[in-house]
Amino acid sequence: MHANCEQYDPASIEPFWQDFWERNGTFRASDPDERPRFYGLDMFPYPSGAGLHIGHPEGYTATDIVCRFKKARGFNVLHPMGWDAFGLPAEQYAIKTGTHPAQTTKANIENFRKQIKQIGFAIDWTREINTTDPDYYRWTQWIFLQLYRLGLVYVDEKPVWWCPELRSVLANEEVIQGRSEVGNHPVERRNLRQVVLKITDYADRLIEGLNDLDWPESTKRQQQAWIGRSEGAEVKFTIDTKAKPEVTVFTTRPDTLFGATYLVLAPEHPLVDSITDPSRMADVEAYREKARAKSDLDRTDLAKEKTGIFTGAHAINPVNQARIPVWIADYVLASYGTGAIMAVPAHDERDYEFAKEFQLPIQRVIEPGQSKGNGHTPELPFGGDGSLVHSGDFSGLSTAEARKKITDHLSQQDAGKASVNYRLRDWIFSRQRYWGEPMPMLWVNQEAWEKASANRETPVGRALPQGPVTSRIDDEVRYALPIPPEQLPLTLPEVETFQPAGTGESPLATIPEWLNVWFNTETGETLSQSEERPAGDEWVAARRETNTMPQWAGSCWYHLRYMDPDNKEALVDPEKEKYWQSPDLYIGGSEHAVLHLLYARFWHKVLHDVGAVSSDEPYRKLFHQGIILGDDGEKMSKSRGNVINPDVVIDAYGADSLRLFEMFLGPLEDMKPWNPSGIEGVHRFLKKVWRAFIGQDGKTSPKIITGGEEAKDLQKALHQTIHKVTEDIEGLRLNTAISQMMIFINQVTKAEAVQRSTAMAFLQLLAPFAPHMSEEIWARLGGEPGIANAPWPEADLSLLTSDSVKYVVQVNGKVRGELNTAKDTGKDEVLAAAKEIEKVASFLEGKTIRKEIFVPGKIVNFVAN
RNA sequence: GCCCGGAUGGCGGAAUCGGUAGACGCUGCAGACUUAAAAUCUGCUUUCCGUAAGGAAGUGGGGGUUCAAGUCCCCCUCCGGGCACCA
Repeated sequence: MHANCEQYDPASIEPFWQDFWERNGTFRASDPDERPRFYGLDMFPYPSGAGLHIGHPEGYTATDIVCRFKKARGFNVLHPMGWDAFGLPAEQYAIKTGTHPAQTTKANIENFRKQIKQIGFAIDWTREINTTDPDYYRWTQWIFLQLYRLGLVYVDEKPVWWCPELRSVLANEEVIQGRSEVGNHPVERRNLRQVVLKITDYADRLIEGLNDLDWPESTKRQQQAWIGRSEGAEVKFTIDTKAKPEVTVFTTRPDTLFGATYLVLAPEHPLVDSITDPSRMADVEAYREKARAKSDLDRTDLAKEKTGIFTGAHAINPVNQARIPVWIADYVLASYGTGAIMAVPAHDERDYEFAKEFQLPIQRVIEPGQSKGNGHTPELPFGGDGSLVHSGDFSGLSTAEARKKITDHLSQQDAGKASVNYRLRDWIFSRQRYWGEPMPMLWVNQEAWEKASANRETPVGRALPQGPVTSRIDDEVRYALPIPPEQLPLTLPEVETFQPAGTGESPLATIPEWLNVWFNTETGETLSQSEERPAGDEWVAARRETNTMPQWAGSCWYHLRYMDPDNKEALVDPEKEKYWQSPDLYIGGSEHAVLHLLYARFWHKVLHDVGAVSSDEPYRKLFHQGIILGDDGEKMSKSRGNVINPDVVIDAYGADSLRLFEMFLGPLEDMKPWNPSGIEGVHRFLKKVWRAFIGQDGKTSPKIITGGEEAKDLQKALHQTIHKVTEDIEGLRLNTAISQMMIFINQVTKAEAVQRSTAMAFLQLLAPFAPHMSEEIWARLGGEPGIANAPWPEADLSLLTSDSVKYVVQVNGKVRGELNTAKDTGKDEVLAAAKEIEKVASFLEGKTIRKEIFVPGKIVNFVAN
C-alpha cells in the first residue's frame, strides 16, 4: 500500500500518509506504559486570524524530529498540541465587529489545526487542549483557588499601567518604554483595584531552582536578573522633629553608612506629609504634583537631570548621630525596598549626581584596597570595594567585613537589620477584560465572611485562606469568598457589548444579573439576585469579582493537562503525572525567557506544594529556536511585504521540503534569513533520494539489490551517516544531520548498486525529517507500512575505523604534503617517510630541522630554518 | 551605562579536546543530454600573482601565547538580545 503516483508527487503522497497515521493512531501516546517515556513539548500557539506563520513550523519541526527519533528508539512518546486561545486580539475584534470572541477563536483554531496537520507532525491529536474550553479553564480556576487558599492572593489598589486605547490595565511586563507591548499605544498610571499574586514569596526558590535546569545559560541569567535578589540592610533613621518618627531605608552598602550625607524619600512615601516642615509644605506639594504628572518614561529616563526638593526635616544617622537633611526626589522609587534611601554620594553614582546638582556634602568613607601603587585615589564616586575611612570604630575594616559588622551593630542597637530585597514585584493578575478566565471569587460584607469562615468543613470553608482577603469597594470594606472547586467551572456569561466598562472594570461589570448574586456561604452555590433570595441564613448577598485572568494563566500549566486532557476529577491523574513527570524537551521562542517561563515555574511550584504534581520544576530541558527573517534580512512583517506563508511553500514543494528546509537553514538557535532559492536545494535532494531508490515506473529501482554484501565504501558511508545523524539529533544540530544525509545520497547516486537493507536503513534516518516521502519509499521497497514504528538503526562503529591513517605533513606550520600509512606505523618511520615526500624535501632543503612535531595519527610538523 | 550572544567565500552555513579553513546547500560559469525547453547529470567557483606547475594572503580590526590559532588570552569596532535611577 502506498500513494498512487509514478514520480515524486508530494501532493498525493503527503495526505495519504497523514491519513494513514491518523487511522492507525500511530502517534498516540499510551499511559500507563512499560516503555520509558519521552515528552516533547512545543510552546502552543495563539491561534491568530493571520494563520500559521513560517516561524511556527521551525520549532515544531525540531520537536517533531526528536519525537519521531525517540519513538524509533523505543520510547513511549507524548507529543501534543493545543491552543492558547484567550487573549486580546479576539476581544478587540469583537469590540470592532460584535463577533463573539468564542466564534472568532473557534474559526481560527480550525484554520490553525488544518495548517499544522498539513505539515505532518507526529502529534497525538486526541490530547488537543484549548485554554478557552470550560473543561480546561475550570482547572485554571481550580489552581487559582489553591493560590487563594495558600494566602498567595491579595487585592490592592495599585498604581498600574492603564492604556486608554486598549481601555485596560497592563502588567509591568506588558509595557515597554512607556507604550503597550500590544499595539504600541501610550500608557499612563492609574490607581485601580487589582488582584495580585504573591510570586515574591517564591523568589528564592525560583532562583535556586534554576541551578538544576538544562536551559540556555542566557535565559537562566535573564530570570535571575529579573528576580534581582539583593542582600543588604535596613537602617532606621530618626527624624529630628517633635514626634521623632523613624524612616527605614534599604541599602546594599551598610559599609558606607558613615558616608550618608542626606536621606531621600520617594515622593509617594507615606511619611512625607508628617515630616515636612510647614514652611516647605507648599514647595514639597508642588514637587509631588509634578512627579505624579510625569509619565514613567520621563521618570526613568536616565539622561534627565535629577530633580528633588528639601523637606526641611533632618534625620539622625544611627551610627554617628550626624544630622543630615531629608529630601524627596523621584529618582527614588516608592515600589522598591522601603521607598527611601540613605544617600552616599561619594560611593554611588546617582547620589553623587544629585549631590552635585543640589550642592550637598560628599564624604568619602572607602579607600580602594591594593591599587595604591600609583599614588592617587580614584575619582569619586567610587563604587568598588576597599577599606573604610572616616568611619569611627569601623575605620580600617574591609568593605566586606564592615558590611557584616555594621549590620550586626545596627541590630544590637535596634536601629536596623540584615534584609533582602527583590527587583521582582508581585504579579498583577487581573485584567479588565471579557475574554479571559473569570476569577472564582466574590465579595461580601464582614458578617457574611464571618459566617463562611466559622465552619471550615464546608466546601466554602475548606477553600478559605487563614486570614481574610479584603478590599475597599464603593467605600466599604468587602471580604472575598471563593466559589469552591465543587462549583467550577465558573463560565463566562454572555454580554451585550464587549466594550470595557471604561471605569477600569471589565465588561462583566455591565451585567447586573450576573454581577449581583445570592451566595450560599456553605455550598458555594450562587443564584442571581434577579431571583428571590432563597430561604436560609447561609444565603448572603454578594457581588462577583469582575476581573478576568491574564493570558499567562492558561499557559502556566498546560504541560500538565496534556498528560490527562479529559480528566473530570483532577487536573491530572497522579499516576499519569508520575509517569510523564514534565516535558523532557521544551522548544519555544526566547521572547518568553522571563514571563511565561517564570510564571509557569511559579505555578508549578505551588502545585507541587499542594501535592498536585510530583516534580518541582515544569521544564527540565529548554531550547529556543531562533527567529526566521525575511529574505531581505529584516524581521518578517506585513508592512515590509517580506512574509513567507507556509501554505504557499507546501503547495509548491510539499511539507517534507518545508520541514527539511527550515531545519537546513542554519543552527536551530540562530536568527537566520529565509532564502527562497535555498528551498530548491532541499527539494532537489528529496527528488534525488526518490530517484536513487525508485525507478521510472514508480517501483523499486533496478539499482536496488537483495542478497550479498554491501560494497565496503557504501557500507562505511551508511554507518558514518547513522552515527552522525543520531548524534546530531540528540544535540539538535539538525542542519548538519541533513548535510550528512546529502553526502550519503550523493554517494548512492554514484554507486552501481545498493543493497535494499542500506536503502531501508537510510530511509529510517530520513524519516524524522521527511516522514511522508520516507514512508512512501519504504512501502514501495516492501517495508511494513509505518516506518515510524520501525526501530532506529544502530551504527557499527567498528566499520568506521580503518587500518590506514593519513598524516598531514607541514613544514613550519604550512601543509606541504600528505602521507598515507598503516595505522600502527611508528613515529620514526612516519617522520622518515614524511621527509621523503618530494615537496616536503624541497622545503626542507638547505635548512636545519630544529624540531619535529608528531601527533599520532594526525599530523607531522617540521620546524626548520 | 551594565549583562549576554555573535562576526568565516558572491549568499546560508561547516569545521572549536588548538592540528589540511570553507563540508553541505544556494548562486554563477562551462559542458553533456534534448529539435528546443524544463528536469537531470559532469566539472569549476575564497582572493591575488601565474598559460600552467606552483606560490602568497586569508575566518571583523590590532596585539599576544604556541611547532601550529576561526578555535586560547588582552584591547578595539560593528551587529543582535536582555536590563535600565532596583539604592
